[in-house]
Formats: sequence, structure tokens, C-alpha cells
Amino acid sequence: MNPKIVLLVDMDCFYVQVEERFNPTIKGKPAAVVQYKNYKGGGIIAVNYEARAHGVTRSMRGDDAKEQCPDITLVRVPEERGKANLTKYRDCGKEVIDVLCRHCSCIERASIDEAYLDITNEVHKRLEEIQLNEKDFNFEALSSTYVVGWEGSGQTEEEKRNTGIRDFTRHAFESTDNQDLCILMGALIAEEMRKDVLQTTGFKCSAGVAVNKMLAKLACGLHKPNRQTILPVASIPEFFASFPLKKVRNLGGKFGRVLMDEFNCKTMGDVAALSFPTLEKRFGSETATWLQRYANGIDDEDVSNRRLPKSIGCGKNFNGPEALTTKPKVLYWLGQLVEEVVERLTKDRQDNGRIAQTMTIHAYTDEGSFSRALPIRAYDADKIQKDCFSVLQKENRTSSEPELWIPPLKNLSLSAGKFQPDESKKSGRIDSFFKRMSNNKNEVSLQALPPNNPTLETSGLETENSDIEFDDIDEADEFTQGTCPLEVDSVFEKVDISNDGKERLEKVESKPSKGFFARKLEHKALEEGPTTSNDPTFKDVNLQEKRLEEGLFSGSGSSFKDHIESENSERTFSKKLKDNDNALALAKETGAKALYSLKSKIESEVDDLVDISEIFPPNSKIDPELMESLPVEIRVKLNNAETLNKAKGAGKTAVSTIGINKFISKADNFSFLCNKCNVNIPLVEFDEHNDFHIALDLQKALRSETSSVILGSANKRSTEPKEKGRKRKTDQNTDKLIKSRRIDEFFHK
DNA sequence: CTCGATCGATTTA
DNA sequence: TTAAATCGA
Ligand SMILES: Nc1ccn([C@H]2C[C@H](O)[C@@H](COP(=O)(O)OP(=O)(O)OP(=O)(O)O)O2)c(=O)n1
Ligand SMILES: [Mg+2]
Repeated sequence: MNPKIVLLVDMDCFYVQVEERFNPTIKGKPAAVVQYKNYKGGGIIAVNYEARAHGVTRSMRGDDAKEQCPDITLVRVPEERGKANLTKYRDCGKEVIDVLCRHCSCIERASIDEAYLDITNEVHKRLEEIQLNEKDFNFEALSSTYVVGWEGSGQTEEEKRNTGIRDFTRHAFESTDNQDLCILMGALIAEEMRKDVLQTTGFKCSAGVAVNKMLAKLACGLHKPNRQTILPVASIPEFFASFPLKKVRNLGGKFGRVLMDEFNCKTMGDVAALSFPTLEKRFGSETATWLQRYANGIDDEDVSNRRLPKSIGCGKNFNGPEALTTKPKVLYWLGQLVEEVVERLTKDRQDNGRIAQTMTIHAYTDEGSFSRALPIRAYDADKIQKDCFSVLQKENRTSSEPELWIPPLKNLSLSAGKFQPDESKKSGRIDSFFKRMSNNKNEVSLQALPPNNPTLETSGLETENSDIEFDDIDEADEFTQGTCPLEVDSVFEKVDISNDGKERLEKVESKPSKGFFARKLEHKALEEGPTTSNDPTFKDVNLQEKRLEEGLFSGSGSSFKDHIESENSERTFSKKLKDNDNALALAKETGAKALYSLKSKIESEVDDLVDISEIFPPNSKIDPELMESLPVEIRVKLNNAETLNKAKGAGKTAVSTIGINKFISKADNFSFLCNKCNVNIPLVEFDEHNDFHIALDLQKALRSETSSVILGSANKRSTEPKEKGRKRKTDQNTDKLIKSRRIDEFFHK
């Protein structure tokens, strides 16, 4: 039986290459891709090899890179909706995958820029074609191949590489078993594939060929960039003897650190030398077995046949002062994220004939992170935004300050997943594909799918502006397929304001769960019965880690279960304390600000009112078509503001004329009642509060406009397009994009 | 009630 | 930094 042959292809400094193809003038010079620019020149996420030679690294700040390497070109990641948008790189990654698919039927997309290929079959074909005779094979076809353990000899690097591959080729043909020959054929296939990738996409890459994923990945990294490396099985022991374990896939994190710290291991060889009982005692038999094999170069993990991501998501960090501290901010950013995800989901549905069933919200606060899942009723940004907000709102622990968000969100992300085939006619025979789908390389691949018909993708969109009832479900953009295990138990409007902050305290009872590292540890503590948390041999890593992190190491003599429970109650308690403090501080701050600014407000009536032109340009310059397209609600607001403006004859007007029902005048409590929130807003914050409403409304208005544009262009197949109408649409759209930027400025600072 | 859904943790790019 | 996958309970 021939051995499995795995190929790992990894693009070189991928995002930079993408930008170099887009703008070839930066080629050959130091360059890096940065995200954002305002804070210290942005964060670097990819660095080309010229810049690496100057010490520039990932995660470095743009400013620091410029200091380190003044000649460096920093290319910015596109920003859309106030966040980084990685679509360009995803699309380029797909280009590469598509080329690889021409050469091999079993491909696992491992990330945006790398893929594993099981080329066992392809190797076998090649072996049959080439007679097992070295004379039929020219090793010079392997002009970018290195061989681990066959470093060769000579003056230059290239000379050594060349003699190495030459000698290994001779050896492979002379060897009695064909394992090395298979790897050699793998190298040949890899050379061909990489050449095709370069010719077709313009991107360079590196590759590794070995008998499993772990070794292929490891090999790939040995001679980057633009080179490939093969790792014969016989070379493993000597190579592992000096290879740092932390560079091996799966050992680069906490687990690897334990091996280093507790077992004094530095290399894979050190790990391989550990006795089974030693490993079993610490990690349990399953993990011990896995690790022992792993450390000897054995890895059974199959290459799964999957070219599409299983989830589509996006997120954004809100660092330091950017933390989301109010409901409108959360709602707004949720909206931005939802828009991107829905846009990508919609394209995914057309391209891949599948529909995501669930949305997962993930949020980080100072107190930790949580995630919540909900069903996706339709690919409709408004609906999803509202549903998500309803779910998210349950985690907002603000009772005294109804418009605040506590604790502030440091990160908000969304992920859509649990894809099912799109049954709504459009997608042809895709259902049969999904039924047969599995992770097995022998299964049908997406490549075999018929192309989808994009002309059929517009039905249902015309309803985007009206609320869709369940009766309309088949006509509307609703999904009727499959079951919905998740339910959103309350809708946005109902849950928007109501929250007393008490339900949640009772709900904080989740068990600590384990990750890759923790689950590899044996729970001797459990088997041995009661353990005290002071016991240095205490085995539960989750608890240990949490204690270290939170300084909650205390108590003794209780059972393991008690530890978990006390852990949780401690956490809950500390949470409560923190929140009360937060709320109190915020309340104090708010009150002080209100009083202070009230004073100045009385002194100069309009000075610190928000200029409406910060949201909209002066009315005369608002595109009438934009005006028309806005919801009546917003038009009225704008007109009101403008009218007031004219009446006063001033250049400025109070946005706070919007939505005010009452002006409550008490000596120490000046506030407005916002009729949208039905909540009292401190005077000093009312302008900003209303800005949020306007921005949120505009977000919605722009969204429905965008939808109708999509609909319009899609419809032109069946309907004769009117020149005028189309032109107007385009202009209007451009205008909107410009105008939405003004709104963004409220949130993007 | 059971097993699918859910969620946190870990790892990687 | 912004993704995405996997595992166990
Ligand atoms: N922490 C990370 C790691 C990677 N990436 C992105 C940018 C990279 O260009 C791309 C691929 O990641 P790689 O680790 O493969 O790094 P590069 O392709 O940039 O360089 P190399 O030539 O070392 O593969 O993923 C990222 O955004 N954040
Ligand atoms: Mg790469």
C-alpha cells in the first residue's frame, strides 16, 4: 500500500502580495499591510520579505515600522462601514484555491492563505506514468525543492540545495520501498501546482510535502519564501532532535508551554523521550497516546475535503476610549457588522447555494467574554440587527441608566454558520450534494456542482421595505427550510428598554469549560476526591488559571464541585461589585457633566449645540433625491430643524428639537424625555443622544436604498432599464455614500 | 429525554 | 487585528 502524501501550500506574505499585484510599483521594496492608521500608524498584519530584512514584524505599529525601516510602504486594509474589510484578500485566496483545484480533488482550505491537499492519488498516477527508472526522471524539474536531511554540499545555498535534491532523487529510485519515491512525486506535483498558481494568479507561495499534515506544515515553513520542502520519514528523528516543539502545529500554545515548563522539553525530541506513564499521569491516556505518536512524527488527521469556510463572520475591537458604552453605539455597530455579514452571506448564497441557519454574537468586556446564538430568519439586515440586539440586550446590566451599556463592550463580533443547502429552486442539484457531503476526501466536491444561475437570485427582495408577515413567508426573503432550534424570545421593540438587571444575576451559573490545553490534562484531582485549592498539585487548569488571573485564590477543604460553585459565586459577586461601581461612577460623572454644561448652556444659549451640518450639510445642499428617499420620519426631522434654523436666522440649530416631548425642569435634574426611547436623557447628553438616533435612522435609510439599488440592477434582465432612472440611482447612491460618512464620524471617533 | 444545540477555551492564520 | 476551526461538557 502506498503511503498517504500530504501537500501544504502557504502563500508568502499574502496580504502584501495581494497589494503588490494591485500596485506593482511597490514590488521589490519593503512593504507591509496595516489596519487603521490613527492609533500609532495602525497595526501591521502582513510584512513582505524585504521589510522583514529590516526587522519589521507583524503586530508592530505602523509608526514603529517607519522608524525601523523609513523606506517601507504601508498599504492600508480597505475600510468599509467604519471597519476593516478583508474581502479583497478572501477573494484572492479563492483564486488560489481555484487553481489548486485543477490539480487535486481533495483540498482543505485551512485559512485565507493556506490549504492542505491530499495528493496520494495524484502521486500514484504519476508513479504509474513515470517508469520506475531514474533515467526517465529529471531532478532539475525540482528546481525549488529542498529535502530535510539531505542538505548537500557546495559553496552556495543553491549548490547545496541542488546536490541535496539530486542525491535524494537517486536514493529514492534505489530504495526498496516506494515511500520516498512517493514524496518525490509529491514534490514534482507541488512544483507544477506552484508554477500554475504563479502564472494564473501572480502570487508566489511555499509548500511542504510529507506523509501527514503536521509534517507537511512544518516542512513548508523551513524554506520560505517561494520555495518548497519535502520531509522524508527517515529524516524525522534527527530533525526532531533539534526542532523546537513550540513551532509545531498544536504545540504553539499553552499545551506546548506546559511541556516546556513542567517537563523541561525544548525540542520535539525531548517530548518523544518522555515515558508514556509520565505523560499519562499528567494528561490522561488519550492525550498521552496522541502526544507520543505526534512527537514521533505520526499524525493521523485526515485532509478534509472542504474548500468553503464553515462560518462567515466579522467583528471589531473597541479599544480604550472606543469601548461601546451606550445602547445606540451598540445598536449602531451591530448594524455595521450585520450589514457586512449579510452582504457576504448573500454573495455566498449565490455562489455556493447554501443558507446559514444561525447567527452567533460574541462580545468581550472587561469582565470576560460571552457568545449567544440565534436563528437567522432571513438574509435581512434590519431583522438580523433587531434580533441580535434583543439577544444582546439581555446581557446589558444597566438599570439606573437605561441608555447606557454596562459593562462596556471591548469587542463585538458576529458569525453566521450552520449552513444548509438553499432549496429555493435557484440552486439546482445542490441538495444532493449536501446530502452526500462529508469530510471525507472520497465524497463529491463542490467543484462538481453546476454553476448557479444568478438571474434567479432576486425574488423576494422587493419586499425589503415592508414588514414581512409569516403568511408571506414563501413570497418573501424568508427561509422556510429546515428546523429552527433557536428562538429569539422577544423582539427588539419589546425588549429595547425593559430590563431590570436582575434576571441575569440569577443566570450566572455556567460551568467553566475547557479548551485544547485544559482538556488534555488528566483530572487526577477528581479521581482522588476532595482537593483543596491551596494544594499545589491541584490539577484543574481552568481553575488555576482563573485564580491567577483574577486573584481569587482562596478557600480550602471543599470538594471539587464546591470549588466550581464557589468560583462562580465569587465571579458573580465580583461582577456585581464592579458593575455597581461602574454605574455609580458613570452616574456621578454624568450628573457632574450635566450640571457643568447646563451652566455654560444658560450663559450662551446655542454655543455647545451640535451643528446639524455635522450630520447633514445645510439643507440647500441635501440632494433632493436623498431627501425623498429618506423615511418620512427623518424628512420631518430635518425640515423641523431647518425651519427652526431659518426662524432663528442662525447658522446653528439644536438637533435636540428632534423627538422632544417634554422639558422637565427641576432644580437639580434637567433632562429631556426622548420619545423614541421613552427615557429621560440628561440635558447635556441629549444632543449626542439624538445624533445617535439620526445616525441609526440614516443607517436604516441607506440600507433600504442600497437594497433597492441591488434589486433595480438585478431586475434589468426582465425589465427594460430606463436610462434616466439608472443614472439617477447611481448619482444618488454616490451621494449617499458621501453623506453616510458624516454620520459615521459620530461613531468612528 | 436524548442527542443536537450551545458556549467557552484554545489554537492558528 | 480580524478572522476561523475544533473540542468537550
Ligand atoms: N495573526 C494574524 C496572522 C495572519 N493574518 C493574515 C495576514 C497574512 O498575510 C495572512 C496569512 O498569514 P501567514 O501566517 O501565512 O503570514 P503571511 O502569509 O503574511 O507570511 P508568510 O510568508 O510567513 O506565510 O493572514 C492576520 O491577519 N493576523
Ligand atoms: Mg502565508
